[in-house]
Amino acid sequence: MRPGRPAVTSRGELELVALELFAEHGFEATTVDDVAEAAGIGRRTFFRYFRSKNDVVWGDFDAFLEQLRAVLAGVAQTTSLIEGLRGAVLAFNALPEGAEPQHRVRMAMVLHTPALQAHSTLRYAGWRDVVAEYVAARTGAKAEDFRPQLLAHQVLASCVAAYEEWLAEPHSSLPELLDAAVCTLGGGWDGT
Amino acid sequence: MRPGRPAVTSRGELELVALELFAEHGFEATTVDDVAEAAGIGRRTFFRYFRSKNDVVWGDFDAFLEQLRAVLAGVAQTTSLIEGLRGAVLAFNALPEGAEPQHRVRMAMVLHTPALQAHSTLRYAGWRDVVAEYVAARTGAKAEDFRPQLLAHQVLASCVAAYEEWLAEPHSSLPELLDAAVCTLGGGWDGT
DNA sequence: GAAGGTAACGGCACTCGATGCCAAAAGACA
DNA sequence: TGTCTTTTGGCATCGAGTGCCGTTACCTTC
Repeated sequence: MRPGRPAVTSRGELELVALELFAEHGFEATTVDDVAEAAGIGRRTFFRYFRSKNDVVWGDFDAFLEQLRAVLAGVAQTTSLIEGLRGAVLAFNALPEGAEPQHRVRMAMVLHTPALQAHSTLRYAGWRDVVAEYVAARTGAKAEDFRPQLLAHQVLASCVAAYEEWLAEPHSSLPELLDAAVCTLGGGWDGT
Repeated sequence: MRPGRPAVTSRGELELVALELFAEHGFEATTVDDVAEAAGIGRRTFFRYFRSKNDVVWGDFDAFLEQLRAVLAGVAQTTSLIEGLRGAVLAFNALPEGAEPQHRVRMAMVLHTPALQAHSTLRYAGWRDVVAEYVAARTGAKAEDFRPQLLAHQVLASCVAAYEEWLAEPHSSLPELLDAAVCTLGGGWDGT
């Protein structure tokens, strides 16, 4: 086994404890001390598991990005640029059976809490880069070039708008909204 | 004259002092105490002029939004939906002669400083609402509806992408980039 | 089973942004 | 001169985030 003192908890476990508190008392009303105490760890230790309090709600986002990158890399060349994006977006927002209520709570928190709304912007940059990379590969450009970055921004914006509509309408369908949102981009990008 | 103790400075003056310090030492390395001291006011007073340190870089954004709203409200019915947006975006990002260097510095700070990047998201919401209001009025929907919000998100995303490209390319033209960016949205929204 | 290595833990002190409270300052007006 | 009004700014406090460092706990090696 690995030497050294064993970790007293895990990122996932800590995340569970934190999200529970956030859901119960609200994100802003919950302090890091509250979370640490509830998890039975020191406040200082919390910051070894998460870089910030904001980071908790995004879970293991990097792993998610890796998956997204892999799926986009595997899109058939016969599929159109936008169609590939649409497929990837839908695939990655398809929820396991029964997971919808929790996902609603989490995303409502992310999109309706100012601190998280602001912080998410930083995460979105990573997401956009993955998309831009795909667009670049498909169009023979570099990921930092204008067109890939532009389309990445637009696709992300469409997804966020879809999520907000989904949250605002209790009986709406997330896949349908995402689909509709991304499809509006088709026109200007069909040639590419 | 108005009764009461006269204000010792003004929002605009304070903004100038702060931006100078930010430009010189960087946004993050400059503390609110630094700004207050340089402006000759108490730290507590700073927070009466600006809700947060982040707020300084956006100046009087609300006034800007009011202007944008007015311009969009005056767009001729014969102009297409997207065309109206394009015109408004270009009009409001047209810089007075010689103002480009400063604008570059300010926007680079906004878009490349994580704290400001995140904070800007909160300001963008107001901007999007103005656009959504216009789209709603033109299409007979409500501003909170899906389509107006979606288009608002997409237009904003396009503008941000254009700004980023502008900052990355020292000799690029902001109007041209904004124009190109917004135009890519035309396709999917031509019918509306 | 004692010694040493190693990695996580967590307390402490500190910085910085942000806010509430309140007394002092400073000008207007009667 | 006294009162009213408004800004000011010091003080205390909170909460997020970080550096430092001794402690804890488990491993391996002798």
